Amino acid sequence: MGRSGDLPGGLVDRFLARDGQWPDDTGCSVLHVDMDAFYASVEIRERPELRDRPVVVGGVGVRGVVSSANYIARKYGVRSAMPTATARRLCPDAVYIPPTFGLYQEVSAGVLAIFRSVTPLVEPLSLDEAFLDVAGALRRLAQSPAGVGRLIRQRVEAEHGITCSVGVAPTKFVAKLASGLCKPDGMLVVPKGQVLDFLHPLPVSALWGVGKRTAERLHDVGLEKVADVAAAPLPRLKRIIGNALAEHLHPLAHGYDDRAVIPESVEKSIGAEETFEVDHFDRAILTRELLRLSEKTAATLRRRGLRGRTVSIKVRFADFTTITRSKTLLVATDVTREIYQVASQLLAEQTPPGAVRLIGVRVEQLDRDGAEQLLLDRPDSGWREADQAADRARAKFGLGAIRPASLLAAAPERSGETEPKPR
DNA sequence: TCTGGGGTCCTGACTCAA
DNA sequence: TCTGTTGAGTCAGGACCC
Repeated sequence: MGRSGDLPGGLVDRFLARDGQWPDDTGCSVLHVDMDAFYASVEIRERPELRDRPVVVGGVGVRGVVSSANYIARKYGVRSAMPTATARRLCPDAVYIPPTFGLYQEVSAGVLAIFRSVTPLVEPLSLDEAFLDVAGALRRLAQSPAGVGRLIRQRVEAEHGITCSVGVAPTKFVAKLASGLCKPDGMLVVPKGQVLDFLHPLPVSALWGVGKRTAERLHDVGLEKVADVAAAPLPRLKRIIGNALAEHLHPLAHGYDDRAVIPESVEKSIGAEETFEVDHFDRAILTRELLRLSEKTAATLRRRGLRGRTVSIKVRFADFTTITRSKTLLVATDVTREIYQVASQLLAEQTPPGAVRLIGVRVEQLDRDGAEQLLLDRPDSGWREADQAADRARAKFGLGAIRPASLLAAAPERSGETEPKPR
């Protein structure tokens, strides 16, 4: 949550929960719970001797970036998404740890179980944060919303040894902002009648969907605060930032956000990508990498019972220009060979030569596995069964048990193996 | 700073069919 | 038969989020 840095002073104090006291939380049924420096906190929990040291979790290769830094490291200016090389310059004494996603997934599952013991209406956003709608749980727990928030914070710390911050508000957007502003280890309650007092002094970058570019565009026309966006006529806003974004931001700036907490989410695409340690011109190396990424993507699809119709590749060149090329198939697939064939064809026929630093494969237009289309000449016959057999072997004997022969050659140097982040 | 990886959503250009 | 319109689908790129 990098948005709390540009806060007007005093705003947080007014809404902060302290010593079991908090502002009026009537009607504030949405909680946003966000783990504090999640990956770093989990690593410190495993190695308590690091508790008083700066700890940075992230890619440790030459092109790695910071995924998470504890608050001691942040005092030196280390931030997530910063190149690890920069972090090392700012804080050479920190302990640098490559991420262990399996461990974070385990802790995340435990924390989600706590949330679900409170309410079934839990919407995870990532491994380390979730929305909860607690309206239906208040009577059973004999608590107000902020009381539920306090309960959750106590249980997460007692059962998992890490802290979290909680935003309590009438809407998702305000709850999310609130949790970001009381970090670390805090709780902030925005009363129903004071949402605009809370929102309007904030910078436009606080609005969900306003990143660097959009903030620049708004600043260019003199819109600095959320209050300025609220006061701007919608047609003017549309001219500045486009229809969809204006229609999204204008209500938010007025404190309106009627999105419900939705427990289940439907995935729209699955993919994998890899940044090389050194740039590669050699098409043979790039093609071999596409096979590895196709295999990884297809395995994820099969594991989640999904198939996709559109295969796309992403190529980032040495100068950071990035192109994507895609092709839509007649029939959805989760077969490694089919995905690889399309991906390698897109690379060979539609990608200009040059030094490549990143390559990726993605499958879109996903369907549930059961929605099988009846095509007599379904092209994957045989290969799908082979993939499934390989999946079973990998599950039993490990990831390296079965590999396409062309992957047995030396792999190019990559900036560090990472697992996809489950959502 | 010199820029990872897994995603979502939007926009505009283009094609094709009715 | 030709032309213009419209809407759906595809494709590519960009911005944003965690």
